[in-house]
Amino acid sequence: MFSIDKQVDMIRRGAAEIISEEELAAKVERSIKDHRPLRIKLGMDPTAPDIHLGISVVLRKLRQFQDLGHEVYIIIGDFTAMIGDPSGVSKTRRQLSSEEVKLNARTYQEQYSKILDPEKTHVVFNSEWLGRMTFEDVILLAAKATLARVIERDDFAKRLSQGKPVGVHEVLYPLCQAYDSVKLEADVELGGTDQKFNILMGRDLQREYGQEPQVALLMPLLVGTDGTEKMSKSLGNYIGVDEPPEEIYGKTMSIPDQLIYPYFELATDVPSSELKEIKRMLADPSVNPMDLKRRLARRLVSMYYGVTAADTAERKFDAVFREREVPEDIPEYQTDKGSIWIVRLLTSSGLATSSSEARRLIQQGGVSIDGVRVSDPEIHINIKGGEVLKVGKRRFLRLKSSA
RNA sequence: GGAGGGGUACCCGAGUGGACAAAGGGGGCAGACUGUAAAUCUGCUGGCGAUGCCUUCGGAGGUUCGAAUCCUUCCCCCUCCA
Repeated sequence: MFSIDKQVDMIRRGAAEIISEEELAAKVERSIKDHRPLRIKLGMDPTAPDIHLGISVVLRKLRQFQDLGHEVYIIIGDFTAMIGDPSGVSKTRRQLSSEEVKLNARTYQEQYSKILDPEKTHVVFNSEWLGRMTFEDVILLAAKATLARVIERDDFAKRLSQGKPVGVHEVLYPLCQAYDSVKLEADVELGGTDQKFNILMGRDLQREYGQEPQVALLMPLLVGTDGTEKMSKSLGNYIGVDEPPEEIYGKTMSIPDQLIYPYFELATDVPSSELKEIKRMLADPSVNPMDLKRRLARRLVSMYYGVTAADTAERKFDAVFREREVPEDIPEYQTDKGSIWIVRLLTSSGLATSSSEARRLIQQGGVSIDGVRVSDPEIHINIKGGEVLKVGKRRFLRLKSSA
């Protein structure tokens, strides 16, 4: 068992806010004394099963709790998904079928185990209790909170003042999530900073039900690869932990420089001494940020695929983007025609989605064959076999002819 | 119950009879540059064997030489007052 201070220290790392540290210390202390692990709660959305670096921030924090001997409860919000968390970009969603939910849950579990210890992870669905509530139960639950309290929530307040709609069911969302905490008797609830209100509501509701309120542990939101929005699947600015090593490496190399530090801090396990060094190097104009980015990319790939995969990914990246070489394994395109119109070739091979796009690419100088730029959208290519067609910087195709 | 606002391209959003394949921004793509797929700058961003043609501004009709724009009707969304 780790000491109280040690535990609180570890938990604090990278956290944006803890409400409150005193309560956390007290809970840790009691858990040590009574030899009872704390119950750590994290709510997850059932609709997007792909785990990316953004979600990994909280998952990795959960892992720390596990390493400290505590128990982790992941709540799949299959019921609350009907509402859709009013914070962020999500909107009301259609209800998933139970098959879909099960399938997603399995995907989750597979991906979780890359970060979490499956032995110490409990996965539960909130439809288990929320779905069984009668309307009377719902009214009684709703009576535990006031409207004034609920519309304090940033998002609601803003929308109301802008004359934008706020659904009654949305107002129920924080209550549902809070009720999950009551059901679970959670000691700590983890979430991004955007979850602050919901998690605090959990504290209120637990008090109402005579429970000791949970500690709110808020982690910063990881910014996506676009450098502005929070990382999310629906915005397409994510790096998935399940993606191939080359993808993870490449996507990491494409993040804006100012994200290097936050990614190190939130998405990797580098020790704080190394973090300090990284910060110093980033401030040093003689250090090329690219080198740190490479280090970050290596680190991330290593975390999920091991060092060997990281080496390979780096080598491939260097070959293509530093040496401008053609990558080793590129898709092939087979045709039985000896001669083919360039536009047709681009569309039928999938390198362009329409002939308009194909023409555009050619006119912009983005198409080349064996390194020679194609400038005329009307030309026909005589395929001997083995030519390399390149579109943009990173899309390649090897031509084969069976004519 | 009453009054009103609105539905435009991947997204946000301007446009209220012709110059509109539709401003602007975001995103995306391409090029230049480079230190990387960073930053910056420039261009492109409905489709079509293509200096032209076809389809698009919630749906369906209509007026007009001509409609995103006007009229009718239907569907959907929202706000305010009570």
